[in-house]
Amino acid sequence: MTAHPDLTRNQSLVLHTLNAANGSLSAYDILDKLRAEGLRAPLQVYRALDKLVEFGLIHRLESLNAFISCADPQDHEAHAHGVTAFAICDSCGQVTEFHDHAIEHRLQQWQASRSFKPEKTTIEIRGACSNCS
Amino acid sequence: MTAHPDLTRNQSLVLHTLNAANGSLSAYDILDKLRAEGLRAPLQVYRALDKLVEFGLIHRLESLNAFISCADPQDHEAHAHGVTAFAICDSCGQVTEFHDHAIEHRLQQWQASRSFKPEKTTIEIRGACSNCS
DNA sequence: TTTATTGCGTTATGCTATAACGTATGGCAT
DNA sequence: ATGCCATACGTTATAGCATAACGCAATAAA
Repeated sequence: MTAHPDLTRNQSLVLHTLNAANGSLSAYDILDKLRAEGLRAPLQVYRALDKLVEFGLIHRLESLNAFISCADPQDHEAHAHGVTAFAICDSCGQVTEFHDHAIEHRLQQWQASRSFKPEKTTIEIRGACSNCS
Repeated sequence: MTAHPDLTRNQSLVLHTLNAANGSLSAYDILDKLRAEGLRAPLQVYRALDKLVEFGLIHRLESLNAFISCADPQDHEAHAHGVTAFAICDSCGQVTEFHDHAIEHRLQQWQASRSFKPEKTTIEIRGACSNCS
């Protein structure tokens, strides 16, 4: 919630739009919401999104081609190099972010056994949340 | 779970193209390779891909928007409801499919604790394989 | 002052995926 | 056989996601 001191105007607009959203938003969803603020082109949004992902303030959901604000950006340092998992309800759109050290450890074991150097790990569960089943 | 029916011509063409490929292919990659066989439209490929995924003969890689043939389609029954994980080398494109029961169990625990009903789980590690690092 | 970096805005383009229409075929109950 | 249904097919058009390439502006560093 505390504004990142280094954010540009476009980055702030995009971050606040994602913070205000209930679930995830596509880049074009964001663009549509920000036309009133003067944004006109997809690149203005994509460039901001790239930076916000880099800062650890938002996540990209690969299976949705969409973006969501980080559940706990203050904790960024703590799990900056950790694995973030998501449970995504296909009915209501609710996205729950979680971290599981056991899973992370198991993945590290596999990577070590294959000398695979991980850059980014995606874990996404699509399904129905408790409210929707 | 019953055995999948015989493949149609389009389905066979798409499956054989993926089997012959070294790594993953996008739908449009496949279309380009099959123009010589008479395929002309994306939908012809996408419809075949949908069925092949349904039959468990291929996988969709969410972080690449691409498809790859299943490493062990004979084993379909054994892990039809299991979780498949992928390690994807961003340098050479090699994709390694693996299964880890401990990770699967841990995800099941999380899902049970939240009453979340999973439909499809994506685990993809992007990085550099041993040959490329 | 000069140079390098970063962000911005714009136009154009490319890649990924599906909607909607009509046609054809094969199974099967009547 | 007739009618019905389910599935696959081919085509055109469109929707949705993402980046290339250009030039300009502001700022920081040498």
